[in-house]
Amino acid sequence: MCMTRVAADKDLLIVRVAELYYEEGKTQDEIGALLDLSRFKVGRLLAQARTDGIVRIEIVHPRARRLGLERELRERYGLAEAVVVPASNSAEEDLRRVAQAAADQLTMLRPVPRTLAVSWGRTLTAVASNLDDGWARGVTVVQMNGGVSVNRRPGGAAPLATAIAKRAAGHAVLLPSPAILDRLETKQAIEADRTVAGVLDQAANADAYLFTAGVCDNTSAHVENGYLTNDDVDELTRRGAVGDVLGRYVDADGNIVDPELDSRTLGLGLDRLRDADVAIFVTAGGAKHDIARTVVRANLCTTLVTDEDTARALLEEV
Amino acid sequence: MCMTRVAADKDLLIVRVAELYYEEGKTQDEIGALLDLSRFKVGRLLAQARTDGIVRIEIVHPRARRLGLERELRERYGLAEAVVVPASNSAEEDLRRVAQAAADQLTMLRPVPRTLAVSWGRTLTAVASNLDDGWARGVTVVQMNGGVSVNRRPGGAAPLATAIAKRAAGHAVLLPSPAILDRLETKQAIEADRTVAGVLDQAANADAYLFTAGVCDNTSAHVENGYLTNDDVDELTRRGAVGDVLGRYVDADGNIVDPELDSRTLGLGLDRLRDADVAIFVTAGGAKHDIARTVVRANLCTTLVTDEDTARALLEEV
DNA sequence: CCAAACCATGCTCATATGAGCAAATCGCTG
DNA sequence: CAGCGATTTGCTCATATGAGCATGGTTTGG
Repeated sequence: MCMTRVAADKDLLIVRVAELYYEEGKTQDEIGALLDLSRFKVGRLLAQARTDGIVRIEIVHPRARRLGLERELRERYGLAEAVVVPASNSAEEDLRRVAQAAADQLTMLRPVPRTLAVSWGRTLTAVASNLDDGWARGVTVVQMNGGVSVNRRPGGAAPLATAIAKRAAGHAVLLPSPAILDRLETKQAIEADRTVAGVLDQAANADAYLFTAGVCDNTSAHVENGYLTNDDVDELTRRGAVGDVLGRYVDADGNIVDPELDSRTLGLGLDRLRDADVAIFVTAGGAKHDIARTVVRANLCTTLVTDEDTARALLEEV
Repeated sequence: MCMTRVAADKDLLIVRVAELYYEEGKTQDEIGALLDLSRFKVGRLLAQARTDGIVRIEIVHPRARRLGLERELRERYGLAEAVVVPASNSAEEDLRRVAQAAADQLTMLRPVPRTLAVSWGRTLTAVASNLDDGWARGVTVVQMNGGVSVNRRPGGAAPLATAIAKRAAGHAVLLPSPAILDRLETKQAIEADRTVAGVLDQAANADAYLFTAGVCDNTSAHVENGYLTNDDVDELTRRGAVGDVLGRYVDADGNIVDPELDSRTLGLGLDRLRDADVAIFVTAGGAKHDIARTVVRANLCTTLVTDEDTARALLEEV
């Protein structure tokens, strides 16, 4: 009880000092004179106020970041760069912030890439819409895996690459192919096509890569577009798939789950990402925590752009 | 659009600078070097971050106060002292904080009063329970208006005064009388009693006064104890009563609403509060905003102890 | 097209602050 | 109650910071 009393008194003193300092703008000297303390004691109380969390300093802005989490992620996973945006109160806003941060990251990229290879998805579409006109000058944007729809319907792969290129006053190189083919022979035939081979070659030599990952469930765009059935997805899940990267379904360790399916998947392989100098992985939302963990653990990216909750999930446990 | 872009860029810069300064603990010099800005510009951006509210510094502690509101209240109403505690998420906690603050105020009071006159009520009971043992030495605590119950049931006037006195190693002087009498003659007879007259005299010469106010509605302790009927309360309300101070019902301007009723009310008059060197008024909760406004406007207190919401209500409009 | 007001920038200098260290005080234990 | 370790306190000094001012660029109004 006496302990409590003393602790409460100290707390009270800390609170008074903090108020005078932060709210009233008084100097530590003045506070010392006022409360009959030495200037040093005031300074120490203020330091304690911050370590105890009595004084909380927060930066409230949609473009704020969590530098502490970023550092931890870089160290934990050997990333060249990590960008973590603070959690907001809605999943949409989280996606928007992550997309904005990814767009910023792309804009700041030095050296400016001459060729940028991109995958597709809702997340990247959001990134594209947050890119400013003139974010770069004359960047060639190459699609690096098969698209969900060959036509240019908004939200698809082609308009995405086109939008990014247009805003950089560059041009898009599209991959005119589905993501997954029914038969291996078809896939090989398409790959053998001069245009397609050229696109893939350009993608394989890109200066930078920008990609997301998908979850392995039946809301996936692969199911929507008929490349996979619900049964396929269930089977993949049964075999340990946590999601897809460039259309390739992987387990928690980043291994291809179904080599046969994978052989019918058109686009760059995961090794290309692993070997890239700059591979920016963008992800947002709780559903993608597992696949995100796989991507960073398997070293598929050099840069991670995500939200606070995902970052914390990636830093959990051993 | 260009404006927006520029503004957004500036915001972004401010956010980055603020993060490096407040989260990373870098010096303004270092940040300048890092972002290629002069040290001065960094300083200015930091200043703007605070004025814009991008950097928010808050003191989170049950005993924190709102010094800004306190100053405004002092200036607006010519108070010697105002104490405002931050709003919490519950009315009970608000009351607890206000009571704690009032107890602190009483403990800090200099010179220490030899005689302290008190009224009664839920709020003051809370104050008493937040007073530390030994908050003062040998204070005489005098009851200054009639109590709701003559016996010593907890929550009543007598145990309240007794508790405050005991914790100050002093003694209580109780007023053995109801708050409001049925007939004027009875009231005059009681007042004429040697003991009662002595108590009132002591109260009138107290060094400090501690009181609350009540709302004029049928949940009042006066109704509960049968001094007033629901009809009496309705009639008082109809005539403009906003609440009671020391059992005396007043309108928004602090005038006695019903002189006849008032003449049957036993205890010090409001003028005694107005003339006091130290009159501490304690109030918490939205229901009491109106009567609180009346008390401060009518200069019935020198010190106000209340919650943030009440403070804001008192500072609203012209 | 020029002037004038305004704002942003960088400077000097006085002041506020934190790091590191020595002295003092406190609280144990024998 | 002496001795010792641990914590607290106050100091010096180097550094970080903010106020006030002069300068240069930019917008606005004649």
